[in-house]
Amino acid sequence: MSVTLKEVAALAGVSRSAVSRTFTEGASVSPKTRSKVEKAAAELGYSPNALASSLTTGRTKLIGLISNNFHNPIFLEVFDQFTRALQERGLRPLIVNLTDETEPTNSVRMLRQYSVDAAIVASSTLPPSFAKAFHDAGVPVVHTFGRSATSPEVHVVGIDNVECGRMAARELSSRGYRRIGYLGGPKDATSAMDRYRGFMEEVEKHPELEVTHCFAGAYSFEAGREEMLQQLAEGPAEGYFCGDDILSIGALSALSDHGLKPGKDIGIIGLNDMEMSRWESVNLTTIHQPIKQIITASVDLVEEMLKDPERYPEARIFPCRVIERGTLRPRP
Amino acid sequence: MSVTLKEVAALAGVSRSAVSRTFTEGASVSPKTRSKVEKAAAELGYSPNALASSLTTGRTKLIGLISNNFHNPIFLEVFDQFTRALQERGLRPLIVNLTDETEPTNSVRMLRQYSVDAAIVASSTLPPSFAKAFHDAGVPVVHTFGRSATSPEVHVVGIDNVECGRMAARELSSRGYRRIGYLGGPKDATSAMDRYRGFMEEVEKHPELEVTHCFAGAYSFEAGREEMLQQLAEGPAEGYFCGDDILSIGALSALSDHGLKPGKDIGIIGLNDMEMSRWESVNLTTIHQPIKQIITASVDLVEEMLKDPERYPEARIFPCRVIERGTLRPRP
DNA sequence: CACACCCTTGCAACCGATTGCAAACCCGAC
DNA sequence: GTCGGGTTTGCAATCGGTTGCAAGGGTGTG
Repeated sequence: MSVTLKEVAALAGVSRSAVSRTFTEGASVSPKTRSKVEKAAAELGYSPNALASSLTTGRTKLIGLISNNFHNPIFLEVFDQFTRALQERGLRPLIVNLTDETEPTNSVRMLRQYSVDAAIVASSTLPPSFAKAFHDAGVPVVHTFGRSATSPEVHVVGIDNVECGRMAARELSSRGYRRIGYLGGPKDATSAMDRYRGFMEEVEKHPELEVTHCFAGAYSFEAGREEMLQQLAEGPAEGYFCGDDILSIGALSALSDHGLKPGKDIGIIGLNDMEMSRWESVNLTTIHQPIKQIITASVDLVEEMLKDPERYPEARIFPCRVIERGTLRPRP
Repeated sequence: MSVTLKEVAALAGVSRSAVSRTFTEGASVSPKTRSKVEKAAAELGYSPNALASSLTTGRTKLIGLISNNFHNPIFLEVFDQFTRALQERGLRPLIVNLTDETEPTNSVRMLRQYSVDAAIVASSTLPPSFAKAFHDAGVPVVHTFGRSATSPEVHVVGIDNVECGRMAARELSSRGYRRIGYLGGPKDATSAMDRYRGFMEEVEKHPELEVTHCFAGAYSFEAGREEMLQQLAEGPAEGYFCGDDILSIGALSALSDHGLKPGKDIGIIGLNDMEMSRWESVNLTTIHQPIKQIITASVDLVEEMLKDPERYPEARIFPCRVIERGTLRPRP
């Protein structure tokens, strides 16, 4: 079916090596043969078989992109950015949808079968050990949105979730909320726990604050809504830090059920600043997570690992900031 | 780095062929050698290199998944379903993000370089000619969400957009809306045009109807909002068929700006029935598109093409139905 | 016990490329 | 015209597998 090196060589009247060399950067070919080859290649519509060459070069330019988060709208943005960033650098994303699994074994095996050059684990709900499994199998890996502190074996890119927790608590407190709550993501997500920890740390510095907390079953609209309905039934706090924008939006929906106005009756601050949070009907006050920078840094790191697979692991942590919109009462 | 056939053969004390055969379905190996090989393989942690074997077999199990729609939340569901459906059948999605491009040339070349077994073009905003480019390059292709009528050269899976247009018009008319409008997707999307055509066809059967139409710049929240604001400025119709749920949600946002209640002051019916449309705060009346069936059928078709690449092209069209929620006035 | 037959096995060629090495070439200088 | 230098080129081995073919081994039958 497809045209091979050999046919091009035959047509151009040169050896196969010559053809190979015209298609590899920096190989020595005379302008004359190069043009002969290029002409023949164009005529036959030849383009080199990336997989065959990967056999000898050991590079496939395939990057495994692993996630379990196909229900949070923020991940559309994440996939968009990742696929574009990889493409721009000539890398190809090979997607693994982990939704039904929590074990790394299968994905590791599969990605090794396809000889991916590296893997990106894009999830804050997977433990550091998950990413480490790739590392242990000899697959360079970066854990995007991962927890940095306890996983020095793997590159991590993301935010300081503990600091975000503190930031949220400070924000609520500075606006005069006294009874505040944390409505976090799933308990087994490092992001949910770290944000919780930071939140509590800050609370302890303010003896006037009263605090409650709960954890949703997932980073999803339904889970956020559910949890807030529960809170409302039990008697809610005055202001909440929801561990994620989609949880916040679920919570807002619960408030609206009860005829409560966010920002007036009850305060909500989210985290992510996803596209939807800017919609007029949502208008969510939230902590901005610099997705674009995080993803660019992740792909940068991938590229650097391609050059030096033994690269010493590193954490790249980006600062977040509060985006003021309409779901918290104004500062006094 | 990784373990090869040869090493396993050496350890097991058999030939390379024997090892290869134990790992290929239906090859003749005695139970005795099989177990020797399996033991050796387990000991070394061997798993076969999929790319190397693709060289001789001509099969990579790689499927190109091409889309340009990374801003419509419905695509999270689409990606989720696609990646899972492919995985379940042992196929691997290789993603192409087309956002910055409309030309097939690059993606075709790239996917051929990686010897994908087939490609799925998942977009209603790409022309049939786009999918055809893959076909012409010898890559089996199915166009999901494509237009069936005029592209007999390529497999198409989706819905009857013309019929959906009619259905929407009927729905509006049957609820007593007299001045109705079509707020469609981008003019160059076949889906937008087909829905328009059906809408108008139906309108012509009802002389009492007055109709307006407009096309948004994209299938996006902002575009929908924008277009509806425009409509409101010019004097709106009583009920609208928005060509897509995300356009509808944008339009709802515009209504809310003007203090208008959907379903009371102005009717809106969307198309897709995406997760978000079920949210209490959205509660969008819409035409359900059976995404899951469409995607399963697409992957079925891919599998069948793997068996018979010359398979005669076929359109698989799924019926849609109206889901009644809160954004149209009740039937009289 | 001999024979025929089928199942296993290893050899070796091949898939489509890359690359070290040595031979061939080109050019200018002497 | 010859020689020395660097550049271009082709040969052949290699990457990690698969597979047609023929030889080898085992079984059952007469």
